[in-house]
Amino acid sequence: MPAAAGGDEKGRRFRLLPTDRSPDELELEMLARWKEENLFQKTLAQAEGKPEFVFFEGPPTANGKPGIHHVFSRTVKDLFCRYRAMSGNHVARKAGWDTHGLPVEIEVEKRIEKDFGIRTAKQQIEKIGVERFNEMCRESVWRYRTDWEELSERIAYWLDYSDPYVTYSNNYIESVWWALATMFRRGRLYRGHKVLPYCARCGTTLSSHEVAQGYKDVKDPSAYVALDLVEEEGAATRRRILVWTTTPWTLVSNVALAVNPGLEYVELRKRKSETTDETIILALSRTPAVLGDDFAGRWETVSSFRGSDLVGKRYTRPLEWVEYPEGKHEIIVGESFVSAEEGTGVVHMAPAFGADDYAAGQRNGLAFLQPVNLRGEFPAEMPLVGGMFVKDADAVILQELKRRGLLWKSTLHEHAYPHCWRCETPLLYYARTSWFIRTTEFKDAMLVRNSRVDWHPAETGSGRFGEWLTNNIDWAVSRDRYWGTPLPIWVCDRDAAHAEAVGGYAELSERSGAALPENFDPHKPFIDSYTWACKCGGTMTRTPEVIDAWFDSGSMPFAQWHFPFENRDKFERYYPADFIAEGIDQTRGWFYSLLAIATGLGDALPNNVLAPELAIDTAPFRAVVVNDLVLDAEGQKMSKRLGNIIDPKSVIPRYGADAVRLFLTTSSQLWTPRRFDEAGIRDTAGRFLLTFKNVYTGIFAEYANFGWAPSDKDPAPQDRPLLDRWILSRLATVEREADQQLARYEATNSAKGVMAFFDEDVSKWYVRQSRHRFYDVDAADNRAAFATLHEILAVTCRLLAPFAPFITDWVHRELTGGSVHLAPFTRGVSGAGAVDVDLERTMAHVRTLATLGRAAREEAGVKVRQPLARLVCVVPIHGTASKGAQARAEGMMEELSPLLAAELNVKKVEFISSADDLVTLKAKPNFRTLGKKFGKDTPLAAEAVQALTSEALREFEAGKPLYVSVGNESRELSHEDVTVVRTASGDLVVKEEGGYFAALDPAVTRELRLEGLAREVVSRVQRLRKELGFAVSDRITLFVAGGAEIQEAVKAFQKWIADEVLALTVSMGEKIDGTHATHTFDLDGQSVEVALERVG
RNA sequence: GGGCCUGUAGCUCAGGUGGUUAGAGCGCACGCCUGAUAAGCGUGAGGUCCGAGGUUCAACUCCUCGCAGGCCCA
Repeated sequence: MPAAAGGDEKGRRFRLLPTDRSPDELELEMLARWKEENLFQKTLAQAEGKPEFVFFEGPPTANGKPGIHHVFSRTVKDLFCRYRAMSGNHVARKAGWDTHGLPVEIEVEKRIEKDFGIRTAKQQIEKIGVERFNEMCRESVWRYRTDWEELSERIAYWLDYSDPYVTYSNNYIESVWWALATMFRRGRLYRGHKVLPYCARCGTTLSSHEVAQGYKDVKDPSAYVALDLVEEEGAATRRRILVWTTTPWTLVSNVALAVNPGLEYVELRKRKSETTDETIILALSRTPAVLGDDFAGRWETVSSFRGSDLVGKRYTRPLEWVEYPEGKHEIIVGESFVSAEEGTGVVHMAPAFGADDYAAGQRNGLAFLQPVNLRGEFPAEMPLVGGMFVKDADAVILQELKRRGLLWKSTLHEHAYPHCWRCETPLLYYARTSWFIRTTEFKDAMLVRNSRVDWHPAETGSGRFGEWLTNNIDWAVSRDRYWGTPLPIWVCDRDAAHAEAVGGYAELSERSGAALPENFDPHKPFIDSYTWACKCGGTMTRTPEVIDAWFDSGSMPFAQWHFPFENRDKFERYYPADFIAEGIDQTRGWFYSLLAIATGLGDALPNNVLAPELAIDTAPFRAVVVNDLVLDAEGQKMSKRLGNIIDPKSVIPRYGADAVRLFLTTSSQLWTPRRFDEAGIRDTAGRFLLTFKNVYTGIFAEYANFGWAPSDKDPAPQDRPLLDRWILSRLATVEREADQQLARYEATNSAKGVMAFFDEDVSKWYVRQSRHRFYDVDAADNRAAFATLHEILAVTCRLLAPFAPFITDWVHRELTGGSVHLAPFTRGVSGAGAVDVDLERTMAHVRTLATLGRAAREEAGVKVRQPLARLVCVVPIHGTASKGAQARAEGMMEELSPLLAAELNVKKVEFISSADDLVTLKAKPNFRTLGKKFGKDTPLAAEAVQALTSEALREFEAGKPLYVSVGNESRELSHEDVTVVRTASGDLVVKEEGGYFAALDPAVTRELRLEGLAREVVSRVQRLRKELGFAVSDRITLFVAGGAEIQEAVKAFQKWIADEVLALTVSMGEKIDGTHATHTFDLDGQSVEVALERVG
């Protein structure tokens, strides 16, 4: 036993990591150290000149607080970047901030509402002015910046915050302008209309999530209108088509009717028709609902036909109060969105007042009528309804239709209709002038580029994202808002066809004819003061809109570098990205805007030519990892309303960022929703980290500090015991797998594999079998154990560093003196020990046998401390193994059998072969191979195999051919068709599983009994030593008193006992004199007394 | 209404190419260890693999149709 490590021991000391040390404290210590060392910068400097691994940071908005789901996505980003950095790449990580857009404005609006009591946006702006409003936005954007930066640092998300890109900065905006101008000049940015939910009272359009807040159940008219078809000259029949609407006011703007071309329609005539010869037309399936279930008694069918037969026919509109501009009108069109679920199967089209209507208008070249002003009123000069709010005009219009004989029937209909969340006014679907990117023109190119992207999971790329691309519609990029990148298009006030784009500040200065001021701000309202003369004599004024903030973030590949105005080299170096990662909600957000902008710009960007024939990467990102949501412990989405939002600031100090990161990345695959359950953190990540610390501190450091440090005196790996060679082989295997999995972006399986290895193989087997080897430091066997465990710990640190960057760095520094984050992820071909597949497989056999052996002991009711004579084992070896391999496997089993003997405390482990008499052979069919041979008869063949006799199988093993007959056909079996299973007979306790079996001889002889008693005594003494607070190295004198059997046992094993308990002397007798502290206990009904005393 | 994902033990999750004893951890029961000790280990009991059809000698696995939950979009 070595002397206890004193104050000035030789060799290094490994600091201990007590289990009660809080993870928070340890992590803060590491953070301080990283900062002091500039470790992140160091990792970058170390990799300078190495291959670039390009990562794009999707910019968050600091307008809201970071939540636990941000911890998740940032962990994902960080771990792959760390992995690549450790794998020898240069991984620059430029931070960015998304600073424009509606969420910012809404925050400010709320503040204004609170301060001024003004609710509507329009009035707010009027009151305080655009300049002040935008100033407030500019400040609000940074509201939670500190929270974001602190959280990112705390969870070890390494990102370079020294020079972030900021979407509202002048440089950034200029790059975005360049992109917009480039698209405009290429005809890919145009002005059109878009139908949006619009609040006429607030004078503003609403975003979808605002609309979602305002649905209310209301009663609206449900009107059926019968319109005349225009017939050829001289037709005798009046044919009318039935149309259904819930918004009669839009009939004023009717330009077409839509039918579903695939639907069946019928033309009906009233049976008792006296006066006119008149028919009506509607969808067949709607007839009972519209005309009544008994309609057949009152109506006869004149003809039936497909909707496509109606397409192209003309009709007369119900109200002719507005002149048609150019374009088709009063025509029937075919549209697949027309449903047979409601109405008449005929839908009235008013392109200015419905999204479907508008799209149909575009497809069919229909006229565009919009006789409603921005206040939602008809023009004053319109008959009957002039100046009325459209919703209030419904009744008047129905009245007029009735007067004209066009109203078939009218009722009230209750449905959910969106209202303004601010003022509760019913919203109108209303076409506004909008600017669009003509994405449909390059949709195919986007699909090709997308097909090159390595999506994780793959389904998101082909499914969710691919489907969305396939159904692409032009991207409406303009917003009628204030805080955003101004659209750099100037339009002539005389002729709107005269429009030009400004692609940079120099151009602006040139056009406007004046230098830009020092403090030039491209935002509203300043930018709107720049005007100039058009060549036609009119004035060029900027179109008032700003752009969608998604266009900002999608421009980051070039705008972050202020490309093309500078940094062309940087852009080329950092485009495209090798890797990005965001939440699934970005599918139609950032993932799309990156792809759409890159595709739209095409060869205007370097490294961006689409060349399908070259099969080169042309998407802005080569690989993308999509993570799903973080739910609460009950599987509910976190929301303010439910109050189940988890604040990372409170959770992380409790468990540590390592545990939280590990939990988030290993609890399930990244792309499935995960429940965030604090108990789950403790049970999984927390438990693993505890084991890791225990092995490091409790096994390694504690004992290594008695004087071991890595040195030349350690035996070379090939000279270490088989157990060491086994665990080193496992280590090399796990290292390779972890590396391959991370390279494929399989984070979950990578970390789980390493953790399972450490828990199962290292802690529960290697350390368990090697414990005694750590109790001394000098012998070769001790040195081998320390060197092996040292290697295991160091490599495990590296493999887990991307996931748990704190504790791994702490331990790695103790072990090697260097930071894990500067270490290579794997040891490389030369560094890693040899993988010995046979050894790994054999050890797996041993471990299976150990499990069976324990079960057998349990069944026999003999505790492990009681030695037993022998264990008889069988390992299933498929007949396919060659003789040589089989011999090697058997040799290895022999070599490993002492482990098994020690584990199960038996004197002898025997492996039996078929030659033995106590073995019965049985055959187990291999369905996979039999299926190929016997097909339909497989079950019968399997039955025949199971019925094979022991004798036949012995001969088969000896090399004789084996036949099985099914029906009247006989076939020869190969060795792979059957697995031969041996079972034991006799007085043994047998446990069998999957062809393995372990048979224990439960007989306790007198000798075994004495040895068992000696072990009991040792066990009690050790417990007593502990209770008395002796150090593990304290020497003692021992006195044992008890009956004859006890005395005999102690005598027989005196030396062994003395060694085990560090006793200088072991005395015994029938009683103990009163001078010592004694302890009495019961051993199988016999009373035993022991006394011990510390020596020296 | 459309698209995608998920559904396996009480709970959280694994389960290439279809192959006959469906696994793990937690929890639970019983036990062990006491030189990792406010730790560690073992053994065991738990399953109509969401449901219904289909393909196949054989389906947790493939196909179809449902049901339930989630996300996104209309």
